[in-house]
Amino acid sequence: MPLKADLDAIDWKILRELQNDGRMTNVELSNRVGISAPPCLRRVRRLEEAGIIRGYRALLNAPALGMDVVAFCLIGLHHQADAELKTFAERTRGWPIVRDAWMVSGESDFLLHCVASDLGTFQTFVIEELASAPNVDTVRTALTIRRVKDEGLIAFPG
Amino acid sequence: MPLKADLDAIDWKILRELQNDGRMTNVELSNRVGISAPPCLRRVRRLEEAGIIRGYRALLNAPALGMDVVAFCLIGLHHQADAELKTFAERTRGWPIVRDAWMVSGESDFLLHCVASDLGTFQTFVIEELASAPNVDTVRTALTIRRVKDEGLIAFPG
DNA sequence: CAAATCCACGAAAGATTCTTGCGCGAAAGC
DNA sequence: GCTTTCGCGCAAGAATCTTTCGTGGATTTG
Repeated sequence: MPLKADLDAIDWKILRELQNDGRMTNVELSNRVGISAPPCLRRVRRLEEAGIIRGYRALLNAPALGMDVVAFCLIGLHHQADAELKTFAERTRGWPIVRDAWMVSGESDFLLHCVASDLGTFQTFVIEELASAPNVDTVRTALTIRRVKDEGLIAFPG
Repeated sequence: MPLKADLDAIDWKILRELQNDGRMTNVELSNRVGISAPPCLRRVRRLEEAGIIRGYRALLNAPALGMDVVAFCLIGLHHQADAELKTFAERTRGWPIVRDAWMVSGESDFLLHCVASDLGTFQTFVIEELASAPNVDTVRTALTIRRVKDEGLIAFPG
């Protein structure tokens, strides 16, 4: 897999453009990065196959789709042995309300990004599923009021 | 702007498919949702113009790009009046390390999703920028160990 | 130092896809 | 029961994708 050192300035431009608009046509992309379409497409394919581009995603408007509650949950477990961490990680994958999840170090063991249609649904999930799951010690929740910044994962200079 | 009620089963299928692969061609999408290409494209355009599809994004592999540190920061402010919340929100937009940010209710006032090339860079940011910013009271950080789940924002049945 | 090799670019062409215009049929309203 | 409205799907032209191939420059090799 190519590492950072294998990417030149054009590759970085491609990544920046596709992070801003993942559905841009290859012709438009090639114009923006300053090369013609065929080599541009080859570079994109290479970035995809190398796993540097993990995929493409439409960003959806949760409130407009009836998902009014977005929250983060910080989870502390009783026991943090490898097997128990994996067990809880697997459990998060079975909860549709949990959209993405991270194993973290610090005061908590997991951070869950949750989306639900309403507060009642979310609270029921926290009480009946999350807090009562095996090995769960503490659950701290932070309900989001609004999104303040929303860039891609990687920052690009310029 | 169309609300949830204006979407039929085909629209939901479109949203699910594009959330999983935002770069799918329109003909492939139309095959998957069971209609022909022209009406499928019209539906996608309508969803985009209605703001239900907020955009498209390539998902990048942070470690492969030399970004080895992903962390979340929970920020508590001294004063939570509207003007102070807006001031801090604006400040987060100027920090490239902060990739996305939420205003939250609970024990903290903001949650920041941060990405940095190495631990030193991140720690310098936390100490010299974040913790020393005006009105910042508490900073709790959670370094991520690994991503455990990574779906889109919205869960779809089936 | 010269020659060979290796990449990657860019032009060209065929296949695929996008996009628009139009006719049709079903559902809703009068 | 008739009219209106709405969205689907066919068809065609425009744009894009994707492959093939020739060229030029950089690196490596003799």
